[in-house]
Amino acid sequence: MIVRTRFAPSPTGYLHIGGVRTALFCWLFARRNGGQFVLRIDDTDQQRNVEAALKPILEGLRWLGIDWDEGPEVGGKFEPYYQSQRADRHRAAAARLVAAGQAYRDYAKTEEVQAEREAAEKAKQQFVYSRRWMAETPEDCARFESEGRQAVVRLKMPREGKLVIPDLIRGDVEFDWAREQDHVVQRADGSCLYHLASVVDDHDMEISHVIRAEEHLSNTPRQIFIAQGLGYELPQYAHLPFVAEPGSKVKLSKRKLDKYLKNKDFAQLVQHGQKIAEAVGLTVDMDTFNPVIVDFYEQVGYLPGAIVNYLALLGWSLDDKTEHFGIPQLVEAFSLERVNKAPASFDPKKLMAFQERHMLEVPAEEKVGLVLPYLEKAGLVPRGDETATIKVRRIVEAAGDRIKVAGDILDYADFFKPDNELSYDEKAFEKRIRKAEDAADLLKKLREVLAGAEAFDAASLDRLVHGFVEAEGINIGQIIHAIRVAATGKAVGFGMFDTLAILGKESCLARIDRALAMV
RNA sequence: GGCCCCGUCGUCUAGCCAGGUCAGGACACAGGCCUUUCAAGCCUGCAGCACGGGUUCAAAUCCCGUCGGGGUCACCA
Repeated sequence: MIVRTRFAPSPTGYLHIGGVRTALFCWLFARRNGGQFVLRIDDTDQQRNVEAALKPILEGLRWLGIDWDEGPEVGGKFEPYYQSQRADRHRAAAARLVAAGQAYRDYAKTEEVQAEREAAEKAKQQFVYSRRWMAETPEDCARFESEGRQAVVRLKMPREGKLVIPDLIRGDVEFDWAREQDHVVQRADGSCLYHLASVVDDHDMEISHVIRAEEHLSNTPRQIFIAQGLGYELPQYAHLPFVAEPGSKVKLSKRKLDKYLKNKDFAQLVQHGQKIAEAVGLTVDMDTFNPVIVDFYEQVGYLPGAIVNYLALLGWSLDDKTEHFGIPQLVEAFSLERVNKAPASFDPKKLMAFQERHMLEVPAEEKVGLVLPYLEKAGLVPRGDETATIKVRRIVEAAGDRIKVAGDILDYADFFKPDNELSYDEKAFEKRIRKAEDAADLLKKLREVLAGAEAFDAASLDRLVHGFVEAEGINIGQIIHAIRVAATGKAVGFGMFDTLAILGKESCLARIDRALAMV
């Protein structure tokens, strides 16, 4: 049997991190087993601008490297891949269900069923639809229609017996048919509901494994009933635990950002992203710029491989030690048997740890490519400027692992600012230059030493400054902090000699002069 | 509330099916080392089998119950 899995998002305009995890597991399973991964769009007739709402979803998946063998933009032998365009097949299936006696035309009004439901609730009894407006013969139909009623199609669900769903992750899950309702599968206007459509499409597209989030487990009995009524062979089911809120077991939701912001780590993740986004002129609309949505990570400069690695480990593990995976290794190692049952909460800190780990493996040259767009968008570097690229390369190398996400390059924005526009951190200036003993005098002397320097590379500067320190009989700490603040305006940064070398003699002197003038 | 799912350090997890080495790893946290700051790195530490009964020589592991958390109960997807 050929393994075929599918991810079926509805075009909401954004890609939810939990959705990605589901897509990833579907994709990994298909890839691992030499099968196919299908992307189907579960849109509805009501939805407008499907194309626009779909775009971020497709882009997000592609960015992460989750490619689909069939679906939007790539086509496939089971076209169309938009549920709304398959309505005819859904209607035909509904009709077959009715013809087979597995479903019936029901002329009840919504309020009438609702009244029955409420009555049962009031009596603290399980609601069972009376089927009072069920029409099983043409005569019934005619009679109800003469009353001006319209029919929906309801499933004629069994009212006794048990159903066992074999779930690849949860084992056998047992349900009582009697707990199920006569669910509506087709509206009076002929349009069909999700559960019917989904079952029909999965069958038509020859989906072998339905891998989806746990919230669908409770819906599975009715889907099985539909599939059996239609004479389909059942797919294998696997219900994934969902991705939960930080520090909780509640399903992660895009809408509860305010709540998550109270979580220290989550807030930090957002702030870090915001700082970068603002510097490059992105609108930080919380509706889209939100760590629950995948776009966030792309915009801030995370590595797709790091996101995938982290997400894969959220609910799946290979063994007791392996955590670092590239995508090919994940494909190689993935199995549904090792998927956890319990929900896993989203941990911003751990995500960042994976990001750092993956960033370590990016060669400097490649990193320059990742980082450059941020400097360009922030207006610090002109597009396609060769000289600037060389400088960026030197900064990237000197900064090393300090650049955790591509946008972190903006921490070094001061390297690109004109010397007279450099702003000084007031606290650092106070502590390291104004208050530090002899700092200003030493700085003045060192300035002259630097001015006379013949070579301005890091190694030469290292020798030069150490020579100066020795001659003055001081500790290097007594001068180096002062130079740092004078040259960069900040108290922290990467290696001092690298910093001076990258800045160049002219800038260094200009900045020191400026600092001295401010004492 | 009914039904279903789940329950190992703060978090992600290994171990459970085939009971038996101080319950292992990672992130985070704390302390230390290194060091011109920061970051990284290295070392050390802190911290968990939800609870209660069984079964057994022996239970995180098997059985029963309790509690807790979550999901789902639409003419939404």
